[in-house]
Amino acid sequence: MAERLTRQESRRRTRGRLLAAAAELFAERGVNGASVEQIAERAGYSRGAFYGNFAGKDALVAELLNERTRREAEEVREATAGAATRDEAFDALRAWNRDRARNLDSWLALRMELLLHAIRTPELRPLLAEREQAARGALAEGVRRELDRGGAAAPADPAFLALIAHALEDGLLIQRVLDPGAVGDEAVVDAVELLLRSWTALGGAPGEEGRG
Amino acid sequence: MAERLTRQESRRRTRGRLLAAAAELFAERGVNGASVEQIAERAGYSRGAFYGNFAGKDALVAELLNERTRREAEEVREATAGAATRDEAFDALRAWNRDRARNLDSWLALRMELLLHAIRTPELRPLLAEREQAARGALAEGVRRELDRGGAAAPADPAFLALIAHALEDGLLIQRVLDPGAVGDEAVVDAVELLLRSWTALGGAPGEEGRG
DNA sequence: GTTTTCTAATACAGATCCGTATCCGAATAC
DNA sequence: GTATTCGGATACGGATCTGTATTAGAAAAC
Repeated sequence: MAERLTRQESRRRTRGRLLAAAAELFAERGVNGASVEQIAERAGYSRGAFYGNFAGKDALVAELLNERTRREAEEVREATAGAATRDEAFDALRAWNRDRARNLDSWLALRMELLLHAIRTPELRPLLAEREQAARGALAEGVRRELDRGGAAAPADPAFLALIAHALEDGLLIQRVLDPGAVGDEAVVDAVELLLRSWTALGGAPGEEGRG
Repeated sequence: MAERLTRQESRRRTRGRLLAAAAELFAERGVNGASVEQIAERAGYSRGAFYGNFAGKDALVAELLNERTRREAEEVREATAGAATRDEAFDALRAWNRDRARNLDSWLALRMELLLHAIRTPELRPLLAEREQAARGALAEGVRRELDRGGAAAPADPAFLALIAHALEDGLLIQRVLDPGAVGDEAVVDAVELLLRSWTALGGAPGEEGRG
């Protein structure tokens, strides 16, 4: 052991550890509730190391936000890339969600913390907004494709349908953490699947409903 | 002016002002980011007054959580109580949402703050869980009734459909704050209305969709 | 009008946190 | 090998927060 590390590697590792420790502590006590000292200590370093690697807590939060959103987008892309059929894609998403459900509390807490931080930090908002927009865009395309495949007209602007599906992700996560018994592991995927089916029905079966 | 206040009234008023000031500050800087001193100062009192009225910040948060959830439930009940038809009910909800949209950022920030606090404070969780459960229950009944009226079978457990509608509330709120341009004022009500229509279609028009 | 009770202000001690400035040791350059 | 550079630890001043203990002034009791 005691492998020799080049300076770059060492610095990289330190930054990574600080980021990971910060993520944990943010989930546990919130961004404001976690001090620089606690972060450094959990990562196994001193406050000096922290300030050597980040301009301050805000800078670290920004980088964490970047890293997480990027990674999440990648994971979803990878998960669905290999799927040939719609069912396969859903299965892949299901698996991904099940995986994430393992430590859901901290996941949600961290996401909400970063979100709140972004809401309050104007210069961070575009970053999040952009990522959310991209997610909605991808979803919209998927919805459009699925409706097409079912031979149904879109019952509303696909962008709006995608927004609904996307919003469900956060909303169901929240409900699940508040009341784990009422929301199953796969609620998100199940819900989106149901929505797709019902939109297909609505778009493909005009005249059945009075339409009010 | 300078109306004479009885002691009870005075104390009541003080508590109310402290609660209101705390709500504002929590939305702005988070529960952890708002100090007792700041709360007292914004309310126009000193820290002594605060500790005279609350055991500490946690106690205030608990009471705020209680007050808010109770009030919100009441508002929705009142708004929909006078509605005779489904359209009227939706209109009432739309109006309520539009009203709330005026200062959406602080509303969402406060809700998320309280939510996060509840997630991290085990003794507060049942309180929130109970209220959310009640909301879902009421929604489930509404969904069931609407599907019945449309002569459609429920395409899934009404509790699950209600969960979806309920989750959308938070999820869309989040998206709206992140990207105000992409989510209209009445997105929540519009979305729920669309879902009801499509579920009715799905439940009432079997055979139209292959069901995969 | 006097006494008692209670609300809210002020004062104080302890703890924590932040950011910087300085110093040590290991990795690089020579 | 020696000199230099850089990552990280330690030390410090200043600010802020918390909770309690004490105190002034208004409402209630008599």
